[in-house]
Amino acid sequence: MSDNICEFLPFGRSLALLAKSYFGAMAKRIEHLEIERYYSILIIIDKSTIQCSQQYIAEKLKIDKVSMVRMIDYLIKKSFVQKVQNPDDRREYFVALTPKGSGLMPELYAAIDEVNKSALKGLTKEQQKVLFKNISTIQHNLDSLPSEKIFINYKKSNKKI
Amino acid sequence: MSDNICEFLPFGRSLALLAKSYFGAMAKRIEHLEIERYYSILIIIDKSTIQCSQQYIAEKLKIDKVSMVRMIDYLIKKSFVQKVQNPDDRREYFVALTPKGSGLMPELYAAIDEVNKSALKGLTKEQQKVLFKNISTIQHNLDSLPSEKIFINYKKSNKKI
DNA sequence: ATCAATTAGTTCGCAGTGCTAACTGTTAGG
DNA sequence: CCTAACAGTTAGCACTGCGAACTAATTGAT
Repeated sequence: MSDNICEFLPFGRSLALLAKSYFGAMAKRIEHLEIERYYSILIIIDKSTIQCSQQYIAEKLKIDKVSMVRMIDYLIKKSFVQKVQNPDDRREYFVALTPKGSGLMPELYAAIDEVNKSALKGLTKEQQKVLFKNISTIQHNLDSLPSEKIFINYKKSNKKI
Repeated sequence: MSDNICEFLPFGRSLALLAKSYFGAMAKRIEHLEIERYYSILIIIDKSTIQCSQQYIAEKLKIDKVSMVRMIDYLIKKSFVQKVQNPDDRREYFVALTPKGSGLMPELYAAIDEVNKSALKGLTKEQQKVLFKNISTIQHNLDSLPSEKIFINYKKSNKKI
């Protein structure tokens, strides 16, 4: 109010705060579901037309393979996914939704739709399209720059397993 | 290429990836400087017209006060800032730039400008203005939603202190 | 004026993620 | 056949978020 210091902050900071708020809203929206994290992994698997190895998922979400192991372990422990060794290349394990995982998806998509709608309220469909295009452009710009590796975390403050 | 799975992901995921890439680029851009983290704190202090308590900075950056202590400790250890007790309320400590900290600012702003320019390449000034306005709208939308607390981290993989 | 409640900041400890490095088992290539 | 590369795993460190308990200082109500 008194001073708009934040305009001077690096652009990435605004995006980070936005992402943080988004995931906070999502966490609230799905708190009645049994999953609280890593639902993007389920979406990757659900929407993919091919079998998903851990490597493949990690690339799509830009998560390192070590963390991916831990996340998959969590999802397996919760019985949302299972691992199946690829018979054609026994180094690989395909991660597949269990019936329980599949059953979760409609509610998950509904939650995402709802939070997206809330987040994008006040923007016309056309404006949203432009926004997505610009985000894609910026991502492409940044991907072509030299960079250091960075990590990013999202976690509910909820401690119970 | 083969399949655009990512379109189905929660909107926040795109933003998170963008922020991650941005900070990666920033880290690379300022690797010749002595600071590698927490430079947003320096900017808050530098641009503020009032004295900045730790509480104030934490609110601006939406960082919890415990983490703020650690970050300020880091900046003090590096001699970029110093703490001065507020004589009018001796619970408070104002965080102020040292000469060394002030000396860093021009290069920091130059780095941010450069990364911003690279990131926003291909967007006209007008498009950028619209983008910023939309981001602000979305932030406002999300702030008005119920949410769980979430944390978000950015760190260089560099281990040396 | 006194004492409880609040506030700014600190410390401790746990949970979660990124990363490096070292490891297993498997496959591909020379 | 044998080395190199690859998918995945494990161990361990660094860092952040957060709850909780704490100190010192201030505020507020009686």
